[in-house]
Amino acid sequence: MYTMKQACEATGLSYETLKYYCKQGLVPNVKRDAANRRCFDDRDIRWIRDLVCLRNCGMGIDDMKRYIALCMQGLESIPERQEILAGHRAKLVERIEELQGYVAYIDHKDELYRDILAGKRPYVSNLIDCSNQG
Amino acid sequence: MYTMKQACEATGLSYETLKYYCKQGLVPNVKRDAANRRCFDDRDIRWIRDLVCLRNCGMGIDDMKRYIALCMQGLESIPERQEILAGHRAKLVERIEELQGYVAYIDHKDELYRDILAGKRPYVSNLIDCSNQG
DNA sequence: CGCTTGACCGGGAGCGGCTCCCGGTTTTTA
DNA sequence: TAAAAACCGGGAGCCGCTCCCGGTCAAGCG
Repeated sequence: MYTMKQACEATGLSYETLKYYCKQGLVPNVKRDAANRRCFDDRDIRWIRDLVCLRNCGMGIDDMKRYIALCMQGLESIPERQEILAGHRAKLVERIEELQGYVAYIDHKDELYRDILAGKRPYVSNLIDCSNQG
Repeated sequence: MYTMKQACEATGLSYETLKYYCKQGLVPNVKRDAANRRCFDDRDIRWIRDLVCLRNCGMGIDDMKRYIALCMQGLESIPERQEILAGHRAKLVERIEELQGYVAYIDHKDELYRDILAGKRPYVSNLIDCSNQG
């Protein structure tokens, strides 16, 4: 049995976040002790760790609820689950490419700044001196 | 001269977002016509495009304000600007790596599901059947 | 035995960066 | 000339937390 604190340590969630997930009904049937404090068992901990995986995949709370419902239907819902995950995968890949573009932008900007400091380029005051906005 | 709508088209921002940036004081000294509607000139458009670059680099509104202030100080603030951008670059790279990990996780999960459907693995009901949870 | 400390409770407010909605004004179009 | 579109300022709502509140209970200490 785990207290809130132990469950946080075991799952990597903050106290507030775990409480929030409980409030949202993402962790069903949590037992309580005589003092109304939550008692998590190993199954709950595994469940919460799964929630963290879903969140990491980019799922929002409502999507997580839907996914959980699918999982509880059993094996037949696997294809649908695969579809959902594939959708999130695509979004992740898209986002990665976007971020890589921004890294490239910063690198370009840094080069520009270096050239200006080295006197190889005139300094044109224009906020961040974007010459590659296009 | 650009109306709000034209400025949105020219910068890729939504009407609401551009209005929000104006409200936040990120677009200084915007002119108004007789009917109190904003009139953007080319310089404003370039400025707004710069704001979009900063946002894409991962900056929050307050950081953008600070960065803008630095830019207005002129050439001498370039090293400080480079530092700030380097910090955001590092964050971007970190985030990219994180997201790549989640993609790998989904791929692993998909393989698991495929094995289950192919009968190569037993189906163990455990939310998303994580067997790779650290 | 009391007392402090600390974990915990439910409920609610705050956050950032938008996004949506409101009622009202002006401008453009048919 | 009337309807549609763009715009205005101000304010509420969104999401996924995070922080704060006043109160309860339990363990550890002297």
